[in-house]
Amino acid sequence: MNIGQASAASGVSAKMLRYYEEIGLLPKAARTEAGYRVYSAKDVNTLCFIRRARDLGLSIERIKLLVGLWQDRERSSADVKRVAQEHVAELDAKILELTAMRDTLQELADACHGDHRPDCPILHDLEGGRPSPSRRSIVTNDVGRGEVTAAGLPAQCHAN
Amino acid sequence: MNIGQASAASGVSAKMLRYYEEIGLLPKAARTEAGYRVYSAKDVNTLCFIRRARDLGLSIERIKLLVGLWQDRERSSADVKRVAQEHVAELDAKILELTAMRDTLQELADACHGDHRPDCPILHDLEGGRPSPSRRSIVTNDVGRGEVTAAGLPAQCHAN
DNA sequence: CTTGACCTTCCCACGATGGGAAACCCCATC
DNA sequence: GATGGGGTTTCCCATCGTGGGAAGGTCAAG
Repeated sequence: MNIGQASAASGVSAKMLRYYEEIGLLPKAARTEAGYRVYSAKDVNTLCFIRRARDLGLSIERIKLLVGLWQDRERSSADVKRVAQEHVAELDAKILELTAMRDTLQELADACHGDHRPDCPILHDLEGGRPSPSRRSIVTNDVGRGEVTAAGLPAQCHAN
Repeated sequence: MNIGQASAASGVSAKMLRYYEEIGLLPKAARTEAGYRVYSAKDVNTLCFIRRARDLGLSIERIKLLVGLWQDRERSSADVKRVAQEHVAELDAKILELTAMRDTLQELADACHGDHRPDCPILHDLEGGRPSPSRRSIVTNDVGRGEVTAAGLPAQCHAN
């Protein structure tokens, strides 16, 4: 089985196969005399494992851990669960972040009449206009808020 | 006002200031005789606009559009709104994707007893184990599902 | 033997950001 | 006037995971 077939069978691109090998996620593949990489059904199995893990958004680093645990008969499921839960926590954080952005932006878009006139609450907000009710502090990190940086400068622009 | 002060006043790192100039998001800054970049209060204003847009997750490309509209008195708010809504749509898609991952992984983690024993539904699933109820098709793209790629190969591994 | 499909390695690109080196500039203090 | 510390300049490299493409070798079918 050469790289193209392994790729087709696993759903991982040949490019990624070489990359995974390079970074040590996969062991160095055997080679034919001509230098072609050769894969076994077991290799394809591992590749499928990796692909599914990537589908779940796991980083290469964590996948390395999981593959290690997977191949370790002495593993404790607690270790696996911990890795999974760390990733869930990261996903949760990201989802929260994106949702805050989405909500803010949607709110602004809703307030925009969206016609030929130039007035626009979206631009007004980005410009640093007064936090229209509820905005500010949803998305921005609330550090150092309160004092103005330099005299004469646009007051809404404070270092954060 | 040199780059450090503009950076502090706007909350955009000096590194990013140079980068934004390089890629054309900002006009080339004026220079002192010694070659130091010089920024005006108006420049800082633009920088704040950009920073807030970045806080909302907008791409540089879209921020370019928005800055252009912002500075165009003839703009129509519809154009601004469209840009915002495109971004909301992208955020929604990303949130959906991450949420699907999160839910799947959380489900698997919940099913894992997480003790010293090696048995683990997480690994079992990644291994390509039967789609435990409801899994599969939440996260993976459902293309080409149905037929097995090659004879003798791990059946759960089909090219997608 | 030719042709086309495959494989190899190597380099570059993305997007947005940070790190760091080498060189230069500015200002204050001695 | 010299020295030192902190700012600035440009340039290169790294991230993370992926794709694109070039230049060259290989393999199998016609």
